[in-house]
Amino acid sequence: MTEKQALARAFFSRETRLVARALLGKRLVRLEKGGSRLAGLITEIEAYVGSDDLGCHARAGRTARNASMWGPPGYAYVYFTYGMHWMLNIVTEQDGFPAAVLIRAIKPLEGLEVMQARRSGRPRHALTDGPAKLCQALNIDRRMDGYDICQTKASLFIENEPEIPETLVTKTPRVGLNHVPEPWKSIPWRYFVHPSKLLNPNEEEQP
DNA sequence: AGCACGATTAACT
DNA sequence: GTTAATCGTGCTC
Repeated sequence: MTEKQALARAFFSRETRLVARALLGKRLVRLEKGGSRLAGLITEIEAYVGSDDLGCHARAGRTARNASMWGPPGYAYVYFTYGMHWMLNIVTEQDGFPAAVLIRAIKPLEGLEVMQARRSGRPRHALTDGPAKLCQALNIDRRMDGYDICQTKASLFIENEPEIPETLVTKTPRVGLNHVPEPWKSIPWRYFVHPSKLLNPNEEEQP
């Protein structure tokens, strides 16, 4: 198997919607103590752009919670919500500008047994098909907030994969912003590709 | 110190 | 389709 290249900081320093679109199909990788490698291809992602974006946590200014989003690109912004769930974002654009992409779903390919153990034995299709689900499966919580996913020997990073053709990409309004005013509520900054459309030639669990 | 709420999920009718 | 779960966070007093 050829070694894939981890995405460098320059990838994330670009405009947030461009980064979100470009991350579709890329491989989110989690390395754990003990050597297990968990990974999947990104199938759903949203852009949150600046304090003018009233759907973005940065709308109320910089706080202890959202501080990571104001930092340099290529770092994780992980936050807690609904009293029980963690969400994984990757910070985008330049240092000082608050923006990030929320990873909402991946197609699980590596480390399925570990993910299943963390997800109460749920079937493969339900392991990582939601933003809190993938954090649970990949053991991501507040310890990963502010983590540099571009550093060498990172335990959380994103590997390059072939670009997804535009014809396979669906754009919709972002999910869960029901009390956010227009135009932010309906602006189509969610990017989605159906998992079955992603090429993965029978790739399975590590041998 | 108290309180309303949330970029969700799972279970239920 | 509806709703309970569950608590860190940010805001007000």
